[in-house]
Amino acid sequence: MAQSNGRRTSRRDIYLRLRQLVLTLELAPGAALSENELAASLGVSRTPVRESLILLAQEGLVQVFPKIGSFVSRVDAAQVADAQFLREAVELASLEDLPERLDPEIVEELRDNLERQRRAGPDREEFFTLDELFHRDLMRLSGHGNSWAAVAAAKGHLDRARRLGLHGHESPAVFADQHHEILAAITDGDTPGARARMRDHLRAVFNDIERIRARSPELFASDPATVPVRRSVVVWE
Amino acid sequence: MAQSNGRRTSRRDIYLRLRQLVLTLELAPGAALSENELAASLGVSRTPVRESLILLAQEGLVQVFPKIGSFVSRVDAAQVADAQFLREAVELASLEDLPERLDPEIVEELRDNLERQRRAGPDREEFFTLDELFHRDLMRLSGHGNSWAAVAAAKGHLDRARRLGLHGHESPAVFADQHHEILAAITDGDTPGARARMRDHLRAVFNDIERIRARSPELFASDPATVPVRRSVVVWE
DNA sequence: CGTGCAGAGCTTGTATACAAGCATCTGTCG
DNA sequence: CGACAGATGCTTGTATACAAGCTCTGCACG
Repeated sequence: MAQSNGRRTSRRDIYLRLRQLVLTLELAPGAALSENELAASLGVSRTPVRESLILLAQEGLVQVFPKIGSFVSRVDAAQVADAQFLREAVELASLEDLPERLDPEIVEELRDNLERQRRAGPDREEFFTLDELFHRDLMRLSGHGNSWAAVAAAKGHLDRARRLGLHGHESPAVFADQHHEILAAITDGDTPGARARMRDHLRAVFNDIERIRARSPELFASDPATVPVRRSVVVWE
Repeated sequence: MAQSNGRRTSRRDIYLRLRQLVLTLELAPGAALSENELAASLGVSRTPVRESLILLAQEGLVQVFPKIGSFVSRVDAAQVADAQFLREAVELASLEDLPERLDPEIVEELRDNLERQRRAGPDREEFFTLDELFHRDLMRLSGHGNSWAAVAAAKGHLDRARRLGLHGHESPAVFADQHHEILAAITDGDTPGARARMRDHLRAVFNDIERIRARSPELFASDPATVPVRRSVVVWE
């Protein structure tokens, strides 16, 4: 998932930082990004900023229009649905490959994680981090931890849509309960039950999105080739 | 899947060209890539070459070691297995979403494709192109054509391993027959049958790889942090 | 003959300069 | 007052210069 090996480079820092800002919606969908502004703001030259934007563009999180400008891509309903399909397919298939004997270390991690999810309280961002780790660790149980990276790379649009959902009234506690039930079914060796609960959970997350879209249409891309507006300035720090 | 919009840029050309060379094994796994050499060879400056390599690195097809060098990544058995799992999960799940009434246009395309697979003869590269299109069109049948891009992005290592396999004695005709059976089951409305044949097909492809690995271990990464050797020069044109 | 050290020649990372093109603003004309 | 045209300032794409660091060669020395 990482693009570089070991060494700390400013490009890597900036890439991760910008990515985080986009995924957490601190950089709003549709916001204009200027390589020059970002470079000045971050105290580096255009080069590492530009290379970071290129990577984000490949992930679909940013759109770069040559000679026009770069923009945080609007949440694309089609891409959200694609990511949902991909995620569901992979996570459900992963459950089929659970070993007879679960790695007790990972199970312990999952239980700790669940406990922290319960205590997370109103901090949505913390819950999201835990949620991400939970699903990744579930895949590690069946030896497919690395495949999570491919899912994670493709689900940027889905994550942003989910954050829009959680900014609303839906409580993380509901999801934490669903997580608990999934893990319980797994440790009981009830694979079909785990599948069913996992599917219900993922679809519950997904079903919120249409509701959000009705409420905040400006954050979604209506047209694939939506017109970018340069002048909307970014104030992100 | 593409990283840029519309406009033709030399980066896009170079990226696609290098990617093709890596996937077709014309650039051998482990080969050293020099930004300067490539730039001179392609008649451009380092910038577009470098940016292309960064993208390929993010896909896992190239490894960039700062201040040391860039190398075509060796085929990683673990990544091949990951891609296989991902692909199987997604393609099988896609079959579950087949509509009652199949799009006749896509079915026609698939039949044409099969016919051309039969006629492909000894040209492995042509067969690979057709194979790729066949699987993508199958996913289009259930409306998940776009998700194919995510799979395609993750299966670079798998594709290279498959090419190593087809360079051996395995005949494309066997795979063409399997493709035919899959499509037949789909058009018969026999989803379970299609699933079974699809799984057998994908695993048949996968099972060749271990055999190849025994025969050509130097193309595979033994250690995750394999030592790169700079001096192995590339002669690719 | 083996070993160690130093320098040269690569490598990629970053900064900067220039090129080409789109969007917007301003001034002018109808 | 409205519409059109040109200049201006912004954008990204590409080329080039410099910086920092690793590898390897060649030579001196034990």
